[in-house]
Amino acid sequence: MAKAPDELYRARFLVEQLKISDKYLRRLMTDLSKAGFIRSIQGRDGGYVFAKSIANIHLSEIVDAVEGMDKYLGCVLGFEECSDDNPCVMHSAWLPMREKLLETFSNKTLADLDFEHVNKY
Amino acid sequence: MAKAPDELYRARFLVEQLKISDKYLRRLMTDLSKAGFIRSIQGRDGGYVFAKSIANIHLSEIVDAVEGMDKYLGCVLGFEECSDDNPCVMHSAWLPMREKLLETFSNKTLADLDFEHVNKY
DNA sequence: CTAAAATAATACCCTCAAGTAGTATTTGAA
DNA sequence: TTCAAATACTACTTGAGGGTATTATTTTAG
Repeated sequence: MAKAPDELYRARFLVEQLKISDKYLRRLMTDLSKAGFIRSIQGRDGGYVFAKSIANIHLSEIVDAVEGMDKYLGCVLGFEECSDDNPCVMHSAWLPMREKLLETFSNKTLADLDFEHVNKY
Repeated sequence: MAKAPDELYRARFLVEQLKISDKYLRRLMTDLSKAGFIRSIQGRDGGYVFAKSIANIHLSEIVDAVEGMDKYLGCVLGFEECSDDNPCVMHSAWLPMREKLLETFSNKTLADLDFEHVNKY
């Protein structure tokens, strides 16, 4: 969609392109529309359109909408209890990585992605 | 073990400390000894000792020995086919992250970890 | 010789996340 | 008023990773 961000896209079409199930796609799209990135138009001749400029959609927001950024920001070793107060052995060594990651996801927007050299998403 | 790296440790003891299964521990330890980080001493009064200074054991080597670094260096979007030649949309945006990650794992050694402020591993 | 240790190989189990499926409902242009 | 679209909710399947279990073998101090 980001390749031609002004078009309206039907679920039907996206399902065919992405080769995922109808229900799954709709669930994701509903998440995204609730988050305000796309607008869903119901009824006949409905579909999905971007609700804002793709240059204003940050990757971190997308991740938050569909799976949650926490997943990527948690303890490297997987300890639930790990925190600044109760660190794991890797905690301090991993800090810069976590920051870099957060920065990447927060600064990049959909418009920064490379849709030209690509056929799979 | 890295807390007192000159001792000899029996599987029995490590299993109790780490609360993981005997077999699982031994599998990991065997991996590590094959990789040359620890030496395993068989027979009665056997156990595991470090085979080299923990300052010379890089995190990347450990990961390689037990699960493979590839896991961490693969495509962010999970595409098997993703590569420099056949990039996914995130490929270029993700490059710096991958490099930072590789750098972190390659530069840090066991000795760099923070064993003092910690009780869980 | 024997007991206590590590090794080896293979099969199994458990959980969780990713994805699928079913079914009923609501929306809105023609 | 009809039809094609999106929504909502719930249940199911599936695959992989992390971990366990079994059983048999090898090693070496005492």
